[in-house]
Amino acid sequence: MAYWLFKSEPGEWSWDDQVAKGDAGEEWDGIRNYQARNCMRQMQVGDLGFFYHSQRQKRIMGVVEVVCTAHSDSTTDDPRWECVDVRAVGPFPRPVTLAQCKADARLSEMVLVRNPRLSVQPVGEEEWKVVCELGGYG
DNA sequence: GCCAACGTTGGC
DNA sequence: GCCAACGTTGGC
Repeated sequence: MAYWLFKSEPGEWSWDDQVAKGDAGEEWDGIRNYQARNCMRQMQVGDLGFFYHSQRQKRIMGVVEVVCTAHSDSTTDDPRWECVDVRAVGPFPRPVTLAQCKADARLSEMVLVRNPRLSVQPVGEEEWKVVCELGGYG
């Protein structure tokens, strides 16, 4: 199983919006970046991801699970773009801020720290554990 | 609101 | 295929 991080502008699609979709989940659509798309193509059902709020909040809100592998993005006719479906699994008791990630030496190689612009990105297993610990999750 | 970083586009 | 120009993103 692999770990990922999904970034969203809370004004467009927030953690609360994701939770409201329940176990059925929702398409992670609108991605127009090859690196991000390639990540989604690698995802398997059951993979877990962090849900990150960009812009003002800049914090990891909780955990989502991949419930459907990559398929065509319903928001475009362009066949290049694909997306997975994800459902909310649970919130972090204490959301983890970008500043916390940057301050933690164990997360210095995290993609979120090194390339915060990539909208869907891989997370290492150790990084996953560290962030869950910081968030009081699990 | 600014600016740096990055990705994409298009001319050559 | 290279590279300059441009647009977008996102942290600050």
